Amino acid sequence: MREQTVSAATVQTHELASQLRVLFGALSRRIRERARFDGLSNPQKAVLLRLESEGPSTVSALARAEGVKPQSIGQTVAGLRAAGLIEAAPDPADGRKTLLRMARAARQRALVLRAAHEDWLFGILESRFTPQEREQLRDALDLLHRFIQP
Amino acid sequence: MREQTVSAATVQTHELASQLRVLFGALSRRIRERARFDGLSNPQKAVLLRLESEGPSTVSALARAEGVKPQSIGQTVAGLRAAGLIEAAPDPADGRKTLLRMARAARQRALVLRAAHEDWLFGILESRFTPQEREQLRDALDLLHRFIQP
DNA sequence: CTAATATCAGGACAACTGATATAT
DNA sequence: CATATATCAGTTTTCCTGATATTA
Repeated sequence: MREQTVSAATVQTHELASQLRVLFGALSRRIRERARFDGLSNPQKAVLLRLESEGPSTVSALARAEGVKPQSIGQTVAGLRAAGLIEAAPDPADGRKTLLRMARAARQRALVLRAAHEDWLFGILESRFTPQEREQLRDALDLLHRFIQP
Repeated sequence: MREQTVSAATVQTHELASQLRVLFGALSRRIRERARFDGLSNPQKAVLLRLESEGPSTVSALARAEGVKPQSIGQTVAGLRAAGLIEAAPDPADGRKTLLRMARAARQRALVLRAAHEDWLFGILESRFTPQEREQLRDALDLLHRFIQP
């Protein structure tokens, strides 16, 4: 009686899938647990750093950039506004939009975050990777993006 | 008045950090939204597939393998037991342990999950990657693991 | 007595859906 | 009228912490 044939390659792919499953899960949790430090949630840090590097934006634009619904960024932004880290003003050119920009206090906060390498991902990239490995990582981005493509 | 010096390499690393931030976030969400299909949550699928490939286990061992707390797997397992997909029996050799194994119904369920390529990660690995690219991905695992190391 | 295992109870985080108001 | 933007309210998912009982 013959065993059902399962190629070695298929078995290896299942193993890879399993490793990726654990890796991706661990990544989410690791990222989430970073949130407790420096008093800002991860979405808040992401928004703050994005406003710093790309300038003023809107709820909808931020949502598109982060790949989430506007309502989700809305909550994030509400927290940042309450903390006085970002300021909102109506867009003179389009009355539907509310332009969001970093407040002065936040600029310093972002500088500190970066200078002290408190930005978790940046810190790891600097401390645990050689320039060449960062290059490898950049190359792997294309592959990883296939997991989130529609 | 001189500009403050920020090397091009540092700017590139910040960009890489930002891309990774978005990628990792999108990955978590993509994985989460897969849960709605085939009636099992992701943790449930992970546990089921692990019990299938590695045989009977315990709550604590599963928690270690998945990198979460035993209480988290406990909830997952409770759901699977309620659905009749796994069975529990006291370990004769160690009274503290409860051995978990797939129920008969679940074996078929897992077979179906796999045969039909309903396992999301496996499906993507098979359909969107060449064998050579899967090899590249395996190589990148080492790099990615650095993000979750203590 | 200390360590490991399992489980109960409650809470936090970050996304979601649906509905609504306003401006283009 | 159809589309885009912002926001209110409530829900879901998945993990967490803390406490407790049992066995090694």
